[in-house]
Amino acid sequence: MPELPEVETIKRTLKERLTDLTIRGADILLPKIIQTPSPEEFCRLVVGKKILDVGRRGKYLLLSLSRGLVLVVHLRMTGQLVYTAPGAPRPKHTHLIFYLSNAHQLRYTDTRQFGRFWLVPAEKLQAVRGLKDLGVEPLSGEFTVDFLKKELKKRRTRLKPLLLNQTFISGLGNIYADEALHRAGLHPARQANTLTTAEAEALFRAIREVLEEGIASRGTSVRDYVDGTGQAGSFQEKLRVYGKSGQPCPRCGLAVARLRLGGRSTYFCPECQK
DNA sequence: AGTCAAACCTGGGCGC
DNA sequence: TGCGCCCAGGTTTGAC
Repeated sequence: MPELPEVETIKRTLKERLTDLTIRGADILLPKIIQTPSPEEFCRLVVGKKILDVGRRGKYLLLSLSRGLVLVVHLRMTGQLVYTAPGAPRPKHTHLIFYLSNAHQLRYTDTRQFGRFWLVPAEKLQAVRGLKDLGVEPLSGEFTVDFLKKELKKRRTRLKPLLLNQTFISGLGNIYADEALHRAGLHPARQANTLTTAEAEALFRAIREVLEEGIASRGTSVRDYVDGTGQAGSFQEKLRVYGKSGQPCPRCGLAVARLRLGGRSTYFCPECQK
């Protein structure tokens, strides 16, 4: 479900509401979503802790708790983390409920049950699989045209799978990768080390642009995504190619095509993307 | 290094 | 209505 703009929107909505609240209790309805420690230990450790901050790294949410603990959440495809008033009906597929000091709840709902939770001391964050090896944050100052040019030159893989590789750039997923490649005018199967300087610059701008616009629209709700208050985003209205095979490319009018690359559906315009 | 398929799950959409 | 198939904002693992 969520890529960088969605997780960022969730982070912002939750940070505003959860900061300074204390977790009074936790109900684990589906134990397998707790990656570490054991479900019993997880409950024991989390109860009584205050939420000091809510952050994001790539597609991971990081809730900083008192006593130096960090609650790490990855929503994978259909996970939703929603701040809810008490008494609100409990949706199907609710797997975890935190009871908060203001009587509200933080509920985790996940149809496909792929999402995972970790509760670790801040100094052991590297123990969270995937987190330690994350690549550069594309909206940070570390992500520069020079960095992108240099990295592209080193790699022989195709652009689409490369953009999905979280150890390269963290936060892009299937939607924003396709949208960035369309804006850059680059074919998703282009070999990374064949890009010209101008093409690398176009890709850099396109990645930045599409993520920033995604955040400004509060994410893409093509399916299940909602923010930390249960609200949908609106970037689905601005998509140019994702999920649009057969429909006219907004730039040239020719039909958008679909391709399978790296095991993922890939949408692109055969006319505009070379 | 890169590519691919399968695995983890439930549910929606479509053709018949 | 129902069955069977394909599809889905992600990641990991194991094989070639």
